[in-house]
Amino acid sequence: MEPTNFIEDIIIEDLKTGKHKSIVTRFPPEPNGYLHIGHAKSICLNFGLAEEYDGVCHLRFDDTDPASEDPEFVEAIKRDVKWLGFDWGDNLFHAADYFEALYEFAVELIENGNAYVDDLSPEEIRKYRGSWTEPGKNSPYRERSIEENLDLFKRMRAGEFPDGAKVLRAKIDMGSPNMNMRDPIIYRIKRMPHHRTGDDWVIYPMYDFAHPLSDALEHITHSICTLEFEDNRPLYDWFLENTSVPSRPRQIEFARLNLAYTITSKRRLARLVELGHVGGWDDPRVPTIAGLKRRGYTPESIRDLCERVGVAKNNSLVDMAMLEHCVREDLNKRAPRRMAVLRPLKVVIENFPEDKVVEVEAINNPEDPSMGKRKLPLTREIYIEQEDFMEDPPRRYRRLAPGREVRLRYGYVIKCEDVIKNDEGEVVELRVSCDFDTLGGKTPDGRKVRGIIHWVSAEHAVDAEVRLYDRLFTVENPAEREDFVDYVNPKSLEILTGCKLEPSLKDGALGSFYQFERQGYFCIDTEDSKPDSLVFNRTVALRDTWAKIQQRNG
RNA sequence: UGGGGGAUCUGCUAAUGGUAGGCGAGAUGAUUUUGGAUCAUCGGGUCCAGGUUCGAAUCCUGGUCCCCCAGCCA
Repeated sequence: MEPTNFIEDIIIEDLKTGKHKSIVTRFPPEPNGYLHIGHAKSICLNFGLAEEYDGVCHLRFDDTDPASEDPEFVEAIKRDVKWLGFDWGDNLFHAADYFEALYEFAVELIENGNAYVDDLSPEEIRKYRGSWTEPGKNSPYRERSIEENLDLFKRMRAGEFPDGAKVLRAKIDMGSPNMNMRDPIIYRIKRMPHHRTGDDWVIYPMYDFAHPLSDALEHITHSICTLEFEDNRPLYDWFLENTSVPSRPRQIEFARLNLAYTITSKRRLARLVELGHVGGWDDPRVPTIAGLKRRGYTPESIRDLCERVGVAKNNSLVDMAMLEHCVREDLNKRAPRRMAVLRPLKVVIENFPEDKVVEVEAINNPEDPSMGKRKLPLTREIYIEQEDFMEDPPRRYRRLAPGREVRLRYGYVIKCEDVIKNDEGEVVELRVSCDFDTLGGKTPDGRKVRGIIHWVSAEHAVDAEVRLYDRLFTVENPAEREDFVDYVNPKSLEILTGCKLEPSLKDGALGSFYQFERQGYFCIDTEDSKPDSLVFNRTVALRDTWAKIQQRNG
């Protein structure tokens, strides 16, 4: 049996003792930005738990602050959750849909003497709050009568006071060692149209108040959030205890996902986008779900990652290698293999007749015979990868060098006879000879040819732009730096033009993924690729043990 | 400084008083028409100090280190 995490243990126990007959979880994003890989963990957790334990998971937009929210984001979020493979069915909600009910709960709090209208300014409120070492002071308005509070709150709603003039606060304990309990603000006046309720409201509830009550209204059983809300839990419970809610959800906190060399914070991501360090929320370098999707990551690989990293309460920084392993494993099974030369070097096979075209047979995916085979045209002039030739090769180099042999993948063995250079001394062309007895992997005389390189027929090649990506930041944990934007990797994007692809790649659909043999996994860019100007993104390079050996030696 | 959390291989995570295990990364070898994939093998850990116990990663005591909280953000 799969090991369970501590949240599952709680659920199993609650189901066993009959505390709950079935579970209801929720994923509650604020529509103020795009979802990222950290949210993916939460989505997988909440929806995954619902699937596993035969419950349901709601998608609820936590839209209590019109200042930062935008309907563009709600659509993007819905798209991303769906893309990840989850379905909320009819359970799509907005905290804004509960504004009237929430208002009533606030009135109830006032009626029970548990909330009051405060006239203190924001600065005064901050001062009165005290500090970690000093208790706060009661507001002079704390002891207003219930009637006065009711009247004032009603007039706050009616728009009689300017923004910021008054707030509604819970009356708890200004001396509490937990800052959250020092009479937290539960309503503020903000004249700002809301993306769902328009101009209906000039007062908006705060998260701490709206969240537990929304959970209760939806009969959420397990309200799962991240660690930084641990201190808010007593307040979460306080609101449930002091209002007549229809159910009693339980808040459980887990550690958010952090990935090395990137950021998983909506606010910071938003800044990168605003500052123009990346092309947008779906820039393939950015760990948003939209970015990962555009980069070529599959939903399966992201879900796999979330499963592998597990759920616990330790702050952790997950190695990018884990994510990369997940995509490679998925794409290895599913991606059709193709030939693509990224940095072309022209090669003329001197004993190959001018007009001859040999159609060689190539396997589409050695991991999956059902994907079939295809024909590749081989002609006198071909392109190979520049790095597959070295004039003065190091030890153990298995590719082409003057006088050396190499096999063309699925083709013949060729031998480098001559090297042609330009005036700068750069190698611009190779003249080679071909051994026509070596098709099909054979060498009739039994000689060993270790190197195998990929190639594309010059005459048949399709040109393309290929975008290579590197880590977005130069430091492992940019979020902990004073200003993370100082560490954006200037080399995070490398654009290659004039890449030579095998002809079958011309008709690929947007978003389709391939393995370029010996290179990595690539997908057709959904935004910029056009039939006559193809653009590919490199999702992830293949593991490269040769590069590793070289790095070790040099 | 008050409060709330957390510490297990190099990274992530199991073991719920009874053999410290898995995955990733790394190394080595086999195999291979991708220096890919696959397979096999190896190395490597309980924050520290005491205590309870036949037995402690787990329970107790005392330390150390790390994270979070003083928005009319969520």
